[in-house]
Amino acid sequence: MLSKKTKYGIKALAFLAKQPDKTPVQTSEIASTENISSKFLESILLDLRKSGFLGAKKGKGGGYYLIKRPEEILMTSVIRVLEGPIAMLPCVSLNYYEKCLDCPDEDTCSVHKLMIQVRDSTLNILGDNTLADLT
Amino acid sequence: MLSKKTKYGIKALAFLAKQPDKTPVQTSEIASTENISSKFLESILLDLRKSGFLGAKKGKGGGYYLIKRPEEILMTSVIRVLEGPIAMLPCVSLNYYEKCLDCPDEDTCSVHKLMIQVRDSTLNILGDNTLADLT
DNA sequence: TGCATAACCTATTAAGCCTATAGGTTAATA
DNA sequence: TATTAACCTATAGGCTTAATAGGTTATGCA
Repeated sequence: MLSKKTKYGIKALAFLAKQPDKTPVQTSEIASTENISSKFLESILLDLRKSGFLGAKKGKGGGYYLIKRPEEILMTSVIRVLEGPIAMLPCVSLNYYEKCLDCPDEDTCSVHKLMIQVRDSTLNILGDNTLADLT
Repeated sequence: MLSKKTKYGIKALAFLAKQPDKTPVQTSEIASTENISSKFLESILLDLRKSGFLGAKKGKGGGYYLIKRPEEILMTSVIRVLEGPIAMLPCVSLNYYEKCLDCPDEDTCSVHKLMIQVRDSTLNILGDNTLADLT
């Protein structure tokens, strides 16, 4: 299950993608329209800015804005930044790989192959969708 | 990410599926071969017995055994019992549905449709695999 | 009958994470 | 210079996970 952080983050990005122009939108505006705790969203948007998804402008008329075009932002990269691994097990994660302590050999592990299949099918979908596809 | 409980549970079921006959296998034997804490596994196997996957026999020569044939046990049902929802969000879960508090309307939610796609592709894979496929 | 065995059951723990809040600092605008 | 809104740090409460402890019940066997 995705954390609320991830869900909120995606919704905020989708909100920004829907904006007609690139003028900054304030945290509070996104928070109120999307029913998210303003302070919580603040930390999420900060994360997204540090990860290179968003730009920010301080002071009056400030806020956050998308740096790239929505069609260029893959959902895989969004989720990886907000949530972490997409795979169901660390031992099949491409970006957050970790060896299983209980598994002497991954090739003979009964769960391994199945989880690779699940990972790949999920990756196919998330890699085919961008922010522009979230209408 | 799947919990260790789920992972251990699957490995234990796969272990039992590999047994040539239906004679009971003790918790301790599964635990040591699969490198799982014996006590922890005990509670997992108890769960699986109560869910109807396993039968148990007490006393000497006792242990757990599969009730159904491995080919009859879908991975979807295993994961739903051990982990809970398969979907990435409660609002797209078939078996553990929950309405999102922040969403006034699911049809207009930006994340909803994407997560349904992910759910369905995952379900396709897990529904096509049974315990017998975990070699 | 009595002992050994292994499942069964309840409770509890320690650690870690998630969600959210509080309060102050910095930079930009008017 | 005042206002605004992002930026930063810390922290708290609640929940979940993973695991442990210790005792109870039922079964097989001598």
